[in-house]
Amino acid sequence: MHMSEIMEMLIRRGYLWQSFEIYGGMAGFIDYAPLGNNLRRKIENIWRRYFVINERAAEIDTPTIGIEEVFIASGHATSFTDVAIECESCGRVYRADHYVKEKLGIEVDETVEAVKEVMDVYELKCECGGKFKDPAPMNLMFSTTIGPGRGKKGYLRPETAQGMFVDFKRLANFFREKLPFGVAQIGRAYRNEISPRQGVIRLREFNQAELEFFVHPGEKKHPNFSLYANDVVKLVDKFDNEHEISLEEAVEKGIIANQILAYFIGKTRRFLLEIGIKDEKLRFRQHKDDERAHYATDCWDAEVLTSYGWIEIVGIADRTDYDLKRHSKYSGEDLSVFVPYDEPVKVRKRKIVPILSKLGPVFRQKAKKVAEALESLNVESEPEEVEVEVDGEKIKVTKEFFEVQDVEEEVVGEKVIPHVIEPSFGLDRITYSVLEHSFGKDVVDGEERRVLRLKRWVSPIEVAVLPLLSREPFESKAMEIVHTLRENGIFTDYDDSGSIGRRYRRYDEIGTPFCITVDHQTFEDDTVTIRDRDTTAQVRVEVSKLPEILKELLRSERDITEFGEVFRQV
RNA sequence: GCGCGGGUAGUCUAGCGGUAGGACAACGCCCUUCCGAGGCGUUAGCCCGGGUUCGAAUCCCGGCCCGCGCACCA
Repeated sequence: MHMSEIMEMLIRRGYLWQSFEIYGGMAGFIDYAPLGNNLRRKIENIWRRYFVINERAAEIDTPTIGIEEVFIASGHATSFTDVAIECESCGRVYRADHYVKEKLGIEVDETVEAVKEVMDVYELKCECGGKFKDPAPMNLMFSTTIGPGRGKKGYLRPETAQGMFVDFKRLANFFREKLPFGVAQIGRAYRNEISPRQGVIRLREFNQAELEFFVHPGEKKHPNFSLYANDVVKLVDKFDNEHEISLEEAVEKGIIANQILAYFIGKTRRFLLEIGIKDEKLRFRQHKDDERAHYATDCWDAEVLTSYGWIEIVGIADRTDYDLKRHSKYSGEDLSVFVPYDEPVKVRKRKIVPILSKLGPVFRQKAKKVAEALESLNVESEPEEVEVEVDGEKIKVTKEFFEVQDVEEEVVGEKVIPHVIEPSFGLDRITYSVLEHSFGKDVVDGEERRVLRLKRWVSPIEVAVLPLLSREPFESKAMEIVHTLRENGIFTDYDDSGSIGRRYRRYDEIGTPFCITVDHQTFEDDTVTIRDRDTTAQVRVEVSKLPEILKELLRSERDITEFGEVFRQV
């Protein structure tokens, strides 16, 4: 079995494990081991701070199972189902539409029937010369049954986004019908990948953090854009042109379509840097026209360089009003918000005013509907006769039943279906990338050392307390400090096994930024040493000040030598 | 899904038809005033299922997993 050095360490030290391992495992599923789970939680919390707390946004949690209607409306039931054709002799499987286009130059609908027809007419053969079996659908969504017996068809959600679109009416109301607002969700999503591979890079069950930011279609801006306007980012546009450019300039030059996309690119970059992604291994790449999802008009991926090459870890898409329109159409609900104008607009209108006293006797019970139909007509001149449709019946109405009036109406606003900008984060890939970008080696005292240089604030174990000697009174004193630090909310570990040097290396390898050592001097003046993972330098501080100093160190990148007398400098 | 290569303690590895050996790690005890020290001891393994054989980790078939290539990746 081949395994990269980093994966070997992650498994051995308790970051990630293969799921169902004792039963032989199953590709596409991983377990977050204790350290990996803690790391991902910390990354999620930082994400929350960026994309929920610091936006006009709220986080919700909706079911991971969705009913069929949702995915018919979203388009996943069709566009997530590729029609596949399989060769009888060589066994190769192709996406039917791709293969037909490549071989015959024909655009074929992605339905089994359409593909079958084309295959029959052109007697389509496999590259190997073999015959194809009948085309069959290949759905990337896991399906399930809700309720007993035949039940109701459901799917495991392929993205968390739909739960937020489905709740739009309630959400718009929650935000008092005022744009813009954002809705976030962190949770599991599922795709029945054909061949999941490359460790955590392609999973069948994965973790997403998504923000749906609803904006007025005419105002694709963000009030806080100035925060990131001068940030210089690496961009690869859809023509493969590379730019190293400020976001402001990228918007001005039209490389990024609008300000709000640029805003989220900037924010995403800051977030990724904060959790430990390396700037020089980060770029934003625009989707090519034939690459975008069925719902997006523009999309920029954050990509990071790892041992698997450049991999996508975030997608920032302009989904426009696609989803809300579709759900509106399929559910029959009005999913617009009312946007008042800054000032009411006076509109002169020529309209038909029905004369109910005349309509009533003639049209009887239909009179009311006829009147409503008349009112909704647009007229320019003064017609002798108009035609309206009531319950599918066409009715001619002559001018004795209505008047044409010129009226001036005050319009205070309009109904708008918001557009949505969606930054969507793949947490598993992000967590893995952070680990890979933090993994390093150096030489300490002439020996190679493996060290995980995680940012202090994402490290799963923040502090390790170590008795210099594994005997009393060192052990009791160390345990006492452990309890104090834990009470202060610091993730603290205790270790008295082996020699002190071995323990330092252990904590270096899993990325613990600080080790506290209880030594002989501790019993003379109640001081201990703090050792820094990256420099291996140590400073001596009073035990009573430990919680305060460690909390400051863990939320900043300050040097430990600011906090005490240097005890041992390597 | 197809093809090629692989799967032996936690990790790495030897064995390749005759009852599995080592290194490191882990755990316990001893020793140790600061960067994978030493001594003694302990735990722990042939991916799963079938076949061939007197006998299978070893040969054959199927499955699962891992790596690579093709295909797929809303």
